[in-house]
Amino acid sequence: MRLSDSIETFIKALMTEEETSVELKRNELAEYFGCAPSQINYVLATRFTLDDGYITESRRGGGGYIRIVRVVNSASQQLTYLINERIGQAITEAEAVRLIAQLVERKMITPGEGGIMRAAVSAPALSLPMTDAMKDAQRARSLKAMLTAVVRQARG
Amino acid sequence: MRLSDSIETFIKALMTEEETSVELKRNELAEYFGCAPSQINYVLATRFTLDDGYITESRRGGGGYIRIVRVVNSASQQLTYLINERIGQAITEAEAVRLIAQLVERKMITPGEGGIMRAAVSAPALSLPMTDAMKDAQRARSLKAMLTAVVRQARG
DNA sequence: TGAAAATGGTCAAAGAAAGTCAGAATATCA
DNA sequence: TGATATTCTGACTTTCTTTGACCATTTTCA
Repeated sequence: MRLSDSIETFIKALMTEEETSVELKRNELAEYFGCAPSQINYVLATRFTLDDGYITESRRGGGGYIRIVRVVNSASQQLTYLINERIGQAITEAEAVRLIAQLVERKMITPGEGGIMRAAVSAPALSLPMTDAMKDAQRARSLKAMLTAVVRQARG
Repeated sequence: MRLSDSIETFIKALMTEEETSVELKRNELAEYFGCAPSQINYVLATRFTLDDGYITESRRGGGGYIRIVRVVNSASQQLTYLINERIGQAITEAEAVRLIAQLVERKMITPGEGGIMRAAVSAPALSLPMTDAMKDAQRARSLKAMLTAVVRQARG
């Protein structure tokens, strides 16, 4: 069995029905498996992505850590679809506004959250000297980042 | 838990609803936590800044002290200050995160809204090929637009 | 009044994690 | 078997924390 698979299994074993998140020390885990610390990052990057239903957070420095949170529910799966398929590399303001309105209507986000998201992708928020294409690209990144935050909230 | 976090928690525990300020002796506190006195300054500098909603004053010499005062502004005053004065033309991610955290703490926005705002000013949301200065400028516009939305919602 | 004592402040350097990325090693597959 | 994809490693980077030596200010008291 591959090292990566062992590490993946090990981490998943730490998460039960109840326990939807684990916190670990990168160096300790690497030590335990006798591998390079960066191997842990590889495992996270290939097996604990949002697509896989996980979100990771971390902190450097003294007392640093890596936290892995499992997020599996229908709402987060729909959002993951939007993030990966629907939005793509660029999106116009009109499209974004429509998408946000739908999310509010389906109660996946509150009206307040919708208002903030609309503001973030609005023209005033993107008034730097950029081409329209760049603005659409920036809007897509912003929107995807915000939706990821919603997934995080949905069970974080 | 990190020493800095313990000290932060300790100080915050001394401030209640009505008690908006604490006065302490740097050396005593350092003694209590068994650390270097300058560690206290580090905690103040990283967790009790104006962006965090605190003002600190101190005096040296015999009978010296450090006083930490929690700033109390009305919600609308705070938002106006942030939009018109604090944020300006550019802001770093770390600074933005603090301002947002404070809004959540003061219940001016929900944790969900805070998470979305944080995402909108985060590095992944601004990963287009821009210089750091441009990112800080973009972040400022985005944040101000979102805060303006919050102001609008408070009224409407 | 002026030196000593009592505080707090600053800053640079060391320490403690985690992140990145290119390239080597290994596995898979046509 | 050779090409391609995946896995692993190590050197280097970035971020956050902690300490200690030296500095500045205020009070005390001979």
